[in-house]
Amino acid sequence: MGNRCENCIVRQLNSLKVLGKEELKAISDHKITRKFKKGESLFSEGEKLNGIFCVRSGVTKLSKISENGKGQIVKIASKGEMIGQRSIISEEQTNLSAVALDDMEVCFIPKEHIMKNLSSNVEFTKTLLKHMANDLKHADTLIVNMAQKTVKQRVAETLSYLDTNFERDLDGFIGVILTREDIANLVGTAKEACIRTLTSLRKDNIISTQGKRIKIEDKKALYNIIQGI
Amino acid sequence: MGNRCENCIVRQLNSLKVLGKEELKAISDHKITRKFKKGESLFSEGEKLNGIFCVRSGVTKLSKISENGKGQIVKIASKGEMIGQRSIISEEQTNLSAVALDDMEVCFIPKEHIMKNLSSNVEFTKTLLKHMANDLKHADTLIVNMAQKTVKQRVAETLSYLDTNFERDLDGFIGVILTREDIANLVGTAKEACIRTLTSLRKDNIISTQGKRIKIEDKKALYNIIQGI
DNA sequence: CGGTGAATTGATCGCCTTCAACCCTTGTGG
DNA sequence: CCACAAGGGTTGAAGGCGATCAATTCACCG
Repeated sequence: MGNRCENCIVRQLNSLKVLGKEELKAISDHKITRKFKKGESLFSEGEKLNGIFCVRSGVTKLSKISENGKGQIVKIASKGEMIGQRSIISEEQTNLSAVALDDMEVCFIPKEHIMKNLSSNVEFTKTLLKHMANDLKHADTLIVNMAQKTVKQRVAETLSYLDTNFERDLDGFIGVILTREDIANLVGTAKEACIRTLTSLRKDNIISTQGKRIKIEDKKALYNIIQGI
Repeated sequence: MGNRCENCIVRQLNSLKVLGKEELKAISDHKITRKFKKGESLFSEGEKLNGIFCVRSGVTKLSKISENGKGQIVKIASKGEMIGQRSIISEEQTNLSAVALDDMEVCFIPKEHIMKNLSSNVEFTKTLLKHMANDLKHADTLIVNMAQKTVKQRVAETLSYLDTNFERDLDGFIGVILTREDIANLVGTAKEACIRTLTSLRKDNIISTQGKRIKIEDKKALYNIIQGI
């Protein structure tokens, strides 16, 4: 392995950054680095996790399947984000599934080492708490959007979210590559409705596309759509 | 006044239960007991809170107003629940509004005393974390429901939620009294659609109503509706 | 170059929103 | 005590948005 958490850059991005030298060393000694190919599942809804994942590279979607078989993507996680924390903290099975959208490299940190810090390092617990408070705020906003906004507004909102929260590639396209179906699952609509909306946005020169890649051309117009103007 | 946190029963229901004698005393000495009449606002979206509220009696709705002016109720909080924690933890303005649905009695605990325990008592922080993890799970489920279920399913789900999570009155009616509009805002639909659904449930003898009060008559049938059977 | 899966477009149907009218309850002032 | 406003509840009808099914094109991969 050789990769030490102490030297890992992604650590700067998440709750692990508040850990002390000794604590990090303990984690680093027990972590397992794993690779997932595009489309592979990190874990599935209802599974019992034995630890949490820290994303080193690549992107994953966290989704939930409802009775009718359709999936709803609740969050996209990329470099530096930790996933699985919620179920470890609640000490229950996961309520979400995670699937790699890219080839990914993740570090698996066994539960015990998280729990230990959870009980001994207030700063760590506090940081986790803040992260979760933020996730919750985001979730609340999403609930309102789902309930009250049109598909067009939600598509616009989703594109804006992807554009601002994930790195863009050299040509200015959104860096996360999603199928139209994934976008639909993120928006919470049918694939066709999502496609039709993208087509109309393209016609109005608000976005441009190239295969699956999407680039936002007119950010202002996009905001107006989100606001329902 | 005169009421000491140490002796307060509602404390058993929330995160404060893990605090030690001294810590509780400090909080009790600085808390302010306030009353709100039905319809009064505890705080509004965007406001900066200086502490958190602990509900002693009564019920409150936590909602969010979207640009189009319609409200979405995200959570109903009753005896023993603490509200405002999220924004205190994130150290930012609230993302929700709280309005009393009943006459209420709440204790206001100044921020400093929460923050102090957050930094010194890991157990307290951990308990808060667990509560928030639970809220987050609940929110994720709600997102999926909003996105994928019909109004009828959501109404059924909401009724089931209210019935199981809040005390029933002597006649077996759901103890929380909501206007039809509030229920609609909880379900995420228009008032009329909500009413029509309730009417149809009444016709099928799945629920009965008496003024605003609602009683669930056939729990099994309700579950079937939720499942989409 | 065929084949497989994704993207796109068309057409239909039904749920839900919206507007409008009316009823019912509650509370308030004369 | 009554009348009347005021707000919530209920029902009707019209119209649109989005889901669904079907057919076609497109892109990529062996």
